Order: sequence, then structure tokens, then C-alpha cells
Amino acid sequence: MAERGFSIGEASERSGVKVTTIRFYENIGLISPPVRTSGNRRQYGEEEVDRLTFIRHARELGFEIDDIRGLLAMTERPNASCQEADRIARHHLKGVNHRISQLTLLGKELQRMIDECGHGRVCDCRVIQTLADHSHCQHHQSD
Amino acid sequence: MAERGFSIGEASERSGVKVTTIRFYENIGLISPPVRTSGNRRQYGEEEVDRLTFIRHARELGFEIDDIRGLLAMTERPNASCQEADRIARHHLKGVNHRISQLTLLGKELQRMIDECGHGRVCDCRVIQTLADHSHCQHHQSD
DNA sequence: CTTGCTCCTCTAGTAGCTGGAGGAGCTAAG
DNA sequence: CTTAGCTCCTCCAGCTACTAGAGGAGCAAG
Repeated sequence: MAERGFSIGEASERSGVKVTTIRFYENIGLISPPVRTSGNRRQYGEEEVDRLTFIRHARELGFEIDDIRGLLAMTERPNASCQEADRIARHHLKGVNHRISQLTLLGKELQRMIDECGHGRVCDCRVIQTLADHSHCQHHQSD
Repeated sequence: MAERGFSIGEASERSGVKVTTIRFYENIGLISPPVRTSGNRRQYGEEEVDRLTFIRHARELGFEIDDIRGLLAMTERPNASCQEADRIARHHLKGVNHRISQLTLLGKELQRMIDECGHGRVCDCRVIQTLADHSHCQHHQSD
């Protein structure tokens, strides 16, 4: 029963979360401070490594730290409804889809700008002209 | 010839760049410090407003400040080749397209996660399970 | 005992702003 | 003349999610 546990370096390797990032997560209270060895070193168990892995997956999927706080809290109450998890995920997906459409528009605009560039002098450059152009000034605060 | 010029607030309205952001751009040297009135207030002319508008357009298209520095420098040399503008724009477009493909993958993953959620308890939740799941642990540092 | 690795804490930096404190100018009404 | 209310001024802290570095200590092997 006397598990020895992992050093922060081992926990990092197993979870795929960098050492400095683990400490950062502890600082901001995303994970709780682990026990320490006599030499003041952090010691992690399987559970904590799983938690870190969970966090990494969620970050890779673009969830914000605050979302992850919520998701982690849910894993502590396995019998509760997963409505909240669903809500967080849906909200996030909406954000992702929005960003995709924004970026797609933006990509088209860039492509058009580049295509129209005659590769001559700056004063004839479509890239520069497009940026300077007042004609598509709508002051839209989109994004 | 004695142009009165615009206050920072007017310049902000005309360019669509917020007052605080204009001051910030001045601080980081993206725009040069304007003349001041006797009362120490910044005074801008048409040219400076155009410059701010240019910056706003470029920012809306997602160009980084350093890119914009380069693009602005080019507008100062209208007879130079626009090769560099083209290069900056192409590089940026590449980044945008990359982000789009990343986000698209991510969106699919999220959608799958959400679709598979049975809306029951947390312990059965596909969202939570997916995040905790070790099976797609590749430690890929992609992004 | 020394070398070299990991670990510790603390601080500051990244990008691109945003917001607040605390004060001054400017305009118009009372 | 004074007061109110607006904009403006500077400076500094905070946001996100980390990352990097300084300066020091534990620890294992040779």
C-alpha cells in the first residue's frame, strides 16, 4: 500500500504537462498542492497524474482554465448530472465554430489581397491598398 | 493651411481605434508621438488617422504588431518593391489556414464528444470520459 | 567529494491590450 | 466666479496561459 509516488518530473512525463506548467497549475489552484518529501519535493500519485492528463486533453481541445475547473469539479461528483459538462462543451464548440468562420472569411480576404498583388511597387500593391482602403470601414467590432 | 487637428478622442472615432489603444500604440512605438497642444493634449492630423485606420484593418485581418510595423514602413517607401508585403501576407495566410484546419479537427472532436453524451450522470458522460481517456494520448505537441 | 541532474522559490517576460487611480484642462451653465 | 461634467493626462496593475531565468539546495553515482 505504501506507494512511493512520482516526482514532478515523472508526473510531467506521464501526464504530458510540463514541469513548470504543473507548478503553475498548482499556483492558480487548478490542482491542489501535493504532499512533499522530507527534501521538500512534490510527490504525486496516480490520481494526480490522471488529473493532469485530463487537464492536458481539455487544454488541447481548447477549453479555458475556468472551463476546466468546472469539468474537474464534475469528475468529483460522478453521480451528478452531466448537464453542466454538456453545456460547457457546447458553449466551447460554438466558440470554435465561430472562430472557424471568422478565420475562413479572413483567409479569403487575405487570399484575394495576395492574388491581386501585381508584385510591383508598394504604391501599386493591393495588399497595402486594401489595408489603407476606407471603403470597407464599417467599424464593426466583430471578432 | 493651419489645420487644427483632432483630439485623441476624435482620432479614435475616425479611425475606430480606441483611445487607450492609440496611447498604447504610441508607447510601443507603432505610431510616433503627435504634437501637443498648449494644454499637453495630443493632436492628430489626417495622416495619423489614416495610419491608425491602416493599423486597425491589419489587426482585424489578424496581422501581428511586428508585421504591421513592416507594412507601415513600406507605405513610407511607395516606390520600393512590395515583395516584403507579399511575403508578410502569404506567411500570415499560411498561419490562418493552419489554424483553420486545427480548429476544424478540434470542432469535429468536440462535436463527437457532445453527440455521444447520453445526458445522464457524470460517470457515464462521454465528454468527461473523452477528456480522461488515455487511449488517445500521443503527447503530440501540435498546435 | 565532486559532478551533474533534478528540484526548489521567486520574479519577470510574452501579446495586445484594458481598466483604474488620481489629477488637470476645458466648456458651459448658474 | 464657481461648479459640474466631460475629456484628457500619466502611471501602474491586470488579463490568459504560460515560459524562462536567477540563485540555491537535494540527491545519486563515480
